[in-house]
Amino acid sequence: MPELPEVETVMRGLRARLEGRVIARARIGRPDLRWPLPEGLGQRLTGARVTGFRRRAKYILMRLDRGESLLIHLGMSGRMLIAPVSDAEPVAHEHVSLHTDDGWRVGFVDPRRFGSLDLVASDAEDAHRLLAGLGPEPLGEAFDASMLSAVLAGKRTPIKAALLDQRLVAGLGNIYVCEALFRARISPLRRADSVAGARAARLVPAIKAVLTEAIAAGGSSLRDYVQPDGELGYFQHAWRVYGREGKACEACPGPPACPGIARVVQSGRGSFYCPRLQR
DNA sequence: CAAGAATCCTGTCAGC
DNA sequence: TGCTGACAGGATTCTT
Repeated sequence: MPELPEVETVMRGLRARLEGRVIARARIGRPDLRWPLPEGLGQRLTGARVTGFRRRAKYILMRLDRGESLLIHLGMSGRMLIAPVSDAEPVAHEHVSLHTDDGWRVGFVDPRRFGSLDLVASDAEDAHRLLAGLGPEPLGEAFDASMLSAVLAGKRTPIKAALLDQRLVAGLGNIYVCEALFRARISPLRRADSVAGARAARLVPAIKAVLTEAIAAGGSSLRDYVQPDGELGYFQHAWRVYGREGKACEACPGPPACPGIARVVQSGRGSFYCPRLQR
């Protein structure tokens, strides 16, 4: 599922294909995804020129020349499909399709329909209800050890749950939290407010590194992930802990010193970690 | 208020 | 091969 790096990659792909283009036609396949689609979505998109893109956490904002921006969230199973208009037969679960004035079709495909689309005034994007409560961007300059310590202060919940809380840090999902905690040698079970000082100083660069590397790899994860250019993506990406329950920890000497990667369930999600290295 | 559980929906995969 | 059940990257809403 798309986390921040995948969303960043999709946004870049959309920008390459759509920026400067006019939406010649919009097909709306169903009236709702996670929430009802905005009133008159098709009409409000048709004829508009795409002027720019930006990402906020796991959201994509596509700015139009009419003062509105299309807010895109891919949810768990969402992807963007790009194909020539000439093979315009919608694929399964392609709920919204845009045709550009230069002959391309951009489809929003989302089997589970946890994704969402909305329109928001371009001069007040961050006031949208889905964006208003988001925490800092983990790749932003302002996100450093002191900021992290500050948002974790007083949090008795496990650090794993805290990092998944979009109000504290915006854009991390299950995979990258697991990977970042491994790099920082911090147990996902550790109380959030005990991650301060040297631990916070390790965790911040670990978070930035896993995200930056994944973006550099062109997005990753997700078996059925499809890049905006239509190509299948990086499902072969080598996670160090995620999905590796029972396998050897790459940084340990092996048994009996290290039993290998463990899995526990926290807040209903799997946490993968090395019990020897992560404390 | 904080924390955890339930929830939306479909596809995939492991196991029998 | 075919069926069944568990599980999946998110984020809101409901309970405790």
